[in-house]
Amino acid sequence: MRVTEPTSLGNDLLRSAARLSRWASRHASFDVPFAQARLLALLDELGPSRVSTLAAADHSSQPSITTQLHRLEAAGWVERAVDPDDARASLVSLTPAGKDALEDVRRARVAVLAPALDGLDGPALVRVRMAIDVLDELLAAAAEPPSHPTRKDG
Amino acid sequence: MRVTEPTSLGNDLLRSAARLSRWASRHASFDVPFAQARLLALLDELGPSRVSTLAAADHSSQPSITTQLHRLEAAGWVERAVDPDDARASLVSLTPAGKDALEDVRRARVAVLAPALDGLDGPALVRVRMAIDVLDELLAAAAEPPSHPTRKDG
DNA sequence: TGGACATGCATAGATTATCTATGTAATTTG
DNA sequence: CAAATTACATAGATAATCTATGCATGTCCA
Repeated sequence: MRVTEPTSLGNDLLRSAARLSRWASRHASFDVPFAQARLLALLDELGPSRVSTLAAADHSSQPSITTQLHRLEAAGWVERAVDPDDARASLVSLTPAGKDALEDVRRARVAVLAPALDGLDGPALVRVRMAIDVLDELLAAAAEPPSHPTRKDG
Repeated sequence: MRVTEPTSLGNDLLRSAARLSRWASRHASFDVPFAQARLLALLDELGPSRVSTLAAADHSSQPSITTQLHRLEAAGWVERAVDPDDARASLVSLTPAGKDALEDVRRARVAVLAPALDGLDGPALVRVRMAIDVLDELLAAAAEPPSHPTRKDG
């Protein structure tokens, strides 16, 4: 039994993660578009941040963040302040309305998975938590600049 | 310790799955656009299928599938045959070129996670496989019409 | 057997999400 | 201080998706 054969493993993991994400984004009902919700969550995690910091944390381009921020700003969900240390940069932070919007999104996302999670017993919930940890660890490992590179290219 | 508290669990799971997916789609280098790759994989799994079957399996709308199929067809990766049982319907299937393209995508996706997976030992790989199973089970449970409803609304 | 309704797919039109390339203003450096 | 760098914005393109709707084929029944 080579169920853990690395070759299929990466493929299977990405496929399953993508499917779950796709299903949730289709069935969770909240008004906030997906990318904006993602950015709200990121801002909540990081606190007031620069545009470029958000882009790096989101693994997206700086112009993508700029565009989304304009929408969030128009909705009154974020506000900008000039970075006191650098007049080129701005510090973006959530407004109270932004936090409310984020809470709405979270409730909707919890609700969409609740039917599946509610039937689970303790051990099953532990398995879910472990799965989350695996995803996070893999992403951290993958996104991290390789610490002990094989230097197959200089 | 309520690390398995269901409320945060759904949220955390969706967030982690979405982040991993996003990261992979940004870093995996293959020419095939994401949605087309997804459809190729689905066709490979299901074999010759109707448009509406693909839409249901992909949890997407029928017009979305139609659009993607047009592109796949233009690329020579799928072909259509009229369903002998129903002249309205078509049966879509992968061409050999389509299977080749799918293999390329798979290789690229494996490669993007390989640096993170290669460093893992046996038990860690088992954990990854378990995480995949959790994702699949949750999606199946969530997408399934509830089999034993609590009938809190009638 | 023929009309009414249902079904399978295509098209139209709009929105969101994203990228690369480039421009502008502020900062740092030699 | 001029040149290079950095932080962000803008331009322009493409992909992915949805809802609404149109057209052809199938089914059902009086």
